[in-house]
Parts: sequence; C-alpha cells; structure tokens
Amino acid sequence: MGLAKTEIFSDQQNEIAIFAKAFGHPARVAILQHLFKINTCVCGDLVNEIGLAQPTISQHLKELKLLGLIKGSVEGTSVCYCINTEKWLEMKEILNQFLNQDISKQGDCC
Amino acid sequence: MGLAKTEIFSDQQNEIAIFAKAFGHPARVAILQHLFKINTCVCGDLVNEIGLAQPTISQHLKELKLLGLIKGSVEGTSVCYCINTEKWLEMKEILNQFLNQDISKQGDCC
DNA sequence: TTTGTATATCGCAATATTACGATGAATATT
DNA sequence: AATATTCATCGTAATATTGCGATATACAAA
Repeated sequence: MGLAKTEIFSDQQNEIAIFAKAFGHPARVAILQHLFKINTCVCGDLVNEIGLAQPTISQHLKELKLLGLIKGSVEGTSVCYCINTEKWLEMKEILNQFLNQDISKQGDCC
Repeated sequence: MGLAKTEIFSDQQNEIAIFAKAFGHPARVAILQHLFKINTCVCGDLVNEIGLAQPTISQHLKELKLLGLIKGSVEGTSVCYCINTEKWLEMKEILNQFLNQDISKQGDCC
C-alpha cells in the first residue's frame, strides 16, 4: 500500500517523523548546511553548490519551505532563501526531546 | 529515477540522512519510544502496542536492527529487542552536531 | 520590445517505501 | 510426535520519492 498509517500514531510521533524526513535526504542536508554556513540569504548559487539539476534543487527547496524550515523571498530575478530560525528551533526542540531520552536506565539485556 | 545520488554528497551528509530516515516514519518512532519506556527488552508485545500487522512491524524492526539502533536476541519462542545504547549515542552525536549549528548568526533577511 | 537569466512547474521514468496475506522456520507445550 | 505460538521472509500491490528534460514564468537589461 505504501501509505503510512499516520492516523494510528500520536501527533507527536508524526511530527517527529515529518521533521526527520525533512533531512532524511543528503541533498536537503547539504542545502541546510550551506544556508547555515553562508549566514545569510542564498540567492542562486545552490545548483552549483549542490550538484543536482536545477529542477531537482527547486523541488527540495519547495519541500523545506513547505515545512517552514526555510524562508524564501523574490529578489529581482533570483529568489533568496534562508533558514527560518523560529521553525528550526521548534524542530530542534521536538527532535532533541526524542534524541535525549534517558538512556541510562536501559538494561543491556539483549 | 528515484535513486538518491549519494555519491555526490559527503559521508557526513549521507550519514545524517540515513539516521534521520531511521525515524522518518512514525511506526519506527513509536517502536523506539516504546523500547525506551519499557527500559528493558521487549519480547513480543510490539504488534499489539503499535497497531500494525506483524510482518510490517517485523520489517521496521529489521531496518532498525540493520542500522544498529536496536539489538535483538532469541528468547525461546519469542525474540527480544532493546535499544543499542552505543549506537544510539553515536547517532545522537551526529544529529546534534547538525541540529545545534550556530543559529545566532543567521540574518533575518528573507 | 526582444533577449537573457533565474526559478518554478509539468510530466515522466525509475527506484524506494509501506503494508500485509501467505507461508516458513524455530521452539515450546501437550 | 502433533500442535500451538512467535517471529521472519516471500511475494505482491499501492503509494512515495527522486531526478531531470522540457517548458512556463518573471524580471532585468539591451
């Protein structure tokens, strides 16, 4: 069926999964890392930077924008993207809560 | 083509993506959360706990085990699973490095 | 107004993922 | 030994994702 049964999981579980999927592809990891590195809007050089075709990059940007992790604004003929810091922090909070679960209580039974 | 071009990305970028994909599905999030909650091996009740068919759970467990995030051992007629704490910490390290990038320098330009 | 440049969208092909019924393998129980 | 229980694997169907050529759109420059 290929269709994830999201309805049987909690909102929190689905949210974790959705955010995780956002950087579950190296191209999106690379895009986000580049935006962080540049420290400002990136207007245009992402295609050269990443090494995928322009429509492919555009599609990955669309996904990240749809999730809210990046913001984009038209700047003349090019479009500028940058990290949406508020959403990033929100995501960090949610994922850290999951990643930082108390592991000390785990018995090494297997 | 549906085939991620992993070869054009760094090992680090691919590693982040692979770990992120591991909990890019709510069922795997639920499984991992349950293992954490129980604090010990889980022998058998995962199917009832999660609410997916037994082969589906088995498949998700296989993926998590392949990645090394969980360990499993045969215990009579049932199989017991638990968190692989070493691998979990390794993953946490890698993902935290990505999530905790310095966001303070990001200009709100878009 | 035409031309160039940059990005988005469409359409398609290929691979990946998700889900589960049917079946198999292993062990425990009777 | 026969049966029951538990989990893994196989096979298959459906949907999702990835990638890109072709094309559309929007603006700038000439």
